Amino acid sequence: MKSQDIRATFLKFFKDKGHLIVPSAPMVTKNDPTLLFVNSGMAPFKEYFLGNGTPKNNRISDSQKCLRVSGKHNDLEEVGYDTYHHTLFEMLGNWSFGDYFKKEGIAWAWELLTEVYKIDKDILYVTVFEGSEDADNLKMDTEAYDIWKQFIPEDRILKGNKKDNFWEMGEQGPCGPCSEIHVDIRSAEEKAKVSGSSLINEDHPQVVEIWNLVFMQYNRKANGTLEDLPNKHIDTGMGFERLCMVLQNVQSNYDTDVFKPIISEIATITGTKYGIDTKQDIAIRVIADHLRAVAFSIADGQLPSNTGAGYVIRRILRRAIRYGFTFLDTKEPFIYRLVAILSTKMGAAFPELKAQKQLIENVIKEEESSFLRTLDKGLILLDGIISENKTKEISGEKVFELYDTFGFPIDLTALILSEKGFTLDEKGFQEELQKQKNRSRAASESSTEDWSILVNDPVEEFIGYDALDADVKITRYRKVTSKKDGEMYQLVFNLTPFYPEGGGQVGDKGYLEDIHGDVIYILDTKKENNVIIHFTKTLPKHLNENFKAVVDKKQRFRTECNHTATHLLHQALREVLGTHVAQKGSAVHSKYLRFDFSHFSKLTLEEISDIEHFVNARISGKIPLEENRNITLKKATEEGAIALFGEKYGDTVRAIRFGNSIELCGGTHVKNTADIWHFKIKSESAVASGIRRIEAITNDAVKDFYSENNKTLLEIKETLNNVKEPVKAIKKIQEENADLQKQIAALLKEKAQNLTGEIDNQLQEINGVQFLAIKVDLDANGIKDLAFEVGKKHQNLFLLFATAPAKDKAMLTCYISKELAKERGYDAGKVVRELGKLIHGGGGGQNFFATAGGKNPSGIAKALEKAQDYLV
RNA sequence: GGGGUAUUAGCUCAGUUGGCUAGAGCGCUACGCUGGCAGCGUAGAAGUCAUCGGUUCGAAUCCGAUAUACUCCA
Repeated sequence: MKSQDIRATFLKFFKDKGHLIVPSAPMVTKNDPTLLFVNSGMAPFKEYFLGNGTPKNNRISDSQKCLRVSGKHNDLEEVGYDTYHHTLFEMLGNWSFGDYFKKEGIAWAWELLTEVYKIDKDILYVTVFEGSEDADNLKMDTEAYDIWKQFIPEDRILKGNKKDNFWEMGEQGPCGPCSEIHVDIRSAEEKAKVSGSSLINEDHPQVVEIWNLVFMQYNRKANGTLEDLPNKHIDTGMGFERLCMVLQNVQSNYDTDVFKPIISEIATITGTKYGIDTKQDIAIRVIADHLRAVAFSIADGQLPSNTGAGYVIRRILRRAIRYGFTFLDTKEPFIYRLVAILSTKMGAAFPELKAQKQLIENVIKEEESSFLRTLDKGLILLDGIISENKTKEISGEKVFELYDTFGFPIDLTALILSEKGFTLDEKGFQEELQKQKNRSRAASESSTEDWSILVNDPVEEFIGYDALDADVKITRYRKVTSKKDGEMYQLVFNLTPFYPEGGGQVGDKGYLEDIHGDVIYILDTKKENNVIIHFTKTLPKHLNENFKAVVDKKQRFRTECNHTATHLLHQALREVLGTHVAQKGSAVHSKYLRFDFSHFSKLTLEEISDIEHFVNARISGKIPLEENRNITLKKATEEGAIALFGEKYGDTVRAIRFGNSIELCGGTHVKNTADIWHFKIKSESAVASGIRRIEAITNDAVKDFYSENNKTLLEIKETLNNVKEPVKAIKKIQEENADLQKQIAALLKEKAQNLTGEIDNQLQEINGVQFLAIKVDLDANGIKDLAFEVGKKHQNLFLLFATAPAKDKAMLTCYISKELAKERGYDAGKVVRELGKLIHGGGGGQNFFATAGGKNPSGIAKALEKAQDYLV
């Protein structure tokens, strides 16, 4: 059975059981601060389990793309070594939200595996939760055990501990016991030698878990205790790649048709063969796996970067490059060339791969080149370290510096060192790494308390599209403590006019006022698992009373100007540059807006000005806002709205229209484009290969910008005695200035030559040395020039110059011919240090040239007098 | 979010306890030599040493802040 059919069969099976089939949610999470990526099939449905929303159907099924880079088995550094763990994988899942529970969950899983997929019953094992004797004191899941008994002999029902058979979403939240289904695909001979049941959960590559059925029945509170959930849920997840391995009768996920085409392409490009050399095989698996993770992520709009989710993607890609570099001898970018085969093979199930093939290739290629440069640089640094090192062991500190500051991977360092007969202090390195981790952890430490419920009102209504203030009640609140912000409170209302950060638009600020006139400021508004949360520094005194919630109108209005301008900018870009332009991110603040988009080259000044004109034409066109809060996604796209990759949309969406600009958008906008007043692009730059960024301002910010510019211009004009053409005048001044500088240089040279002559005449020979100590009227540079000018003519000079540039400033300069200083052991530095005391100062320099400064010009005479003492 | 490193000529970079009159290679300009492929020689132009502030007689160098880039950790 082909992988595509395996996926389709799964979905059809659950569709027939009354499930709604939904497409995979984007892999990058936007609505959950505790998670960077979707790491399991249930993550996109978290808000339903938390009771913050109602699903469209109480039975849902899908195939979800997931990314895991850490966890029980999925340490990034281990992927590729075995044949059944991945960074990116598909999770087939079926869910019951308060509907069916263990009985159907188990029966259907069994039916699908054994009757539809026709997996031999004898190679299946299941596990159930055995209970725990710790603080939770949970009983064994006999309910699940009794159901399984009907399908499978009891000797293949194993009891598992809390680690394996009790599933938790995080430190808090819904959780419950689970039942895993394992498969043993070893040969009959091996089975005869070692029993399958003894290999369950023992990391055997052919005895693996394929499906986990989670029975959510508890809620874990912040204090660690469990309470029963009012509604019980089913959450299951089956590893798609492993299922393919079983159904295609192969021994490794990498031998399925999911990976095979990619692997053979890698072999072709690198001129290697899969299945011959263990190390090369690992490298090939690493690259095949990581390619998928990186390509899917870029398609979902998450580009490699140096923070957050983007950094995870960069790390994954760099790991692939490293393995290619070390084991497949690839010194040029090549991973980008694999995107073509990936998009051909998976483009049908995941159209975003096909649509964005070009961008994915560009971004990967650019990352590859830049990392290869990093490696080159690191190799040079490492050479330097080796040649300077006195022993055969390189310290952990140095290796860590190479890794931490310059990004040179530790495994490459170790390899190169061992090739050259050096070792490295592994322990020291690990210590440095641990220190770094502790620093980061300490800085981001925070604790979150349980919600205190004041009013039971689970649905918080957003009224901010129509109102900027409202009478509200606080329904619940909690305290959050972090190192950075200290103690903060998060408040939830029964309804709110506050717009939460989202769609690039910043959250509203404002205040809460109670009937006694007490005011609490709302510093930010965010959305978390579908709940709008208001951040305050203090807790209101009278929590149970009514409050007036008021949004900061000025900030909101400025933000709306920028948001609407963003839409017009998007339209302008597609109009001026072409329809290949796609939004890759935007930030809408009150003070400015930022818009990232795909485009292959730097914008010309004409293009920028065309874009500005386009937007400003629509502003002066006074186009009214047409808002449709409840239009089907299908109808909206038919009308010309563009859905973004990596965004999660419901069946009905909100469409925002200004003339021909139509966007699916949850943000707030001005009522008429005329409100924006004016649009001005402030900068255009690159953020990655194939991605450009525009920063722009509107309304008040533009007024400030022009008035600031105008002020500067007026000042310039005034300085130039109000000339009519300041540019011309400045150019003229510049020319004159250059001319004058040349003249001054010539004059100074002449002056120095004259002085040189004078000094020549005044030199006295003392003890075989041409000596002079004299006060001159030059600045520090002039004296320097003079000294070296005279120095060119004589071989045995000892000069001391003094000058008093100001009433309370004095300076001494000592010049001694190099050879003389060397032969006789004279030290100009010592001379000025000692004589410097006479002018109440100090100084130093080299043995042949030194300067000193001080505050007492009246000491100069004495210093000049004492100079010849050094010659004796 | 927290660290580290870097920012010097158009480009790539050197500049070792604060004082070598801020340098090299490539590129550029001029002149000369030269029968091609990165030919050679001589001369020259080009720097607010990222920005702002501090310490010091003196800062490219030390300290602080800001900006940008790279990098590691979360």
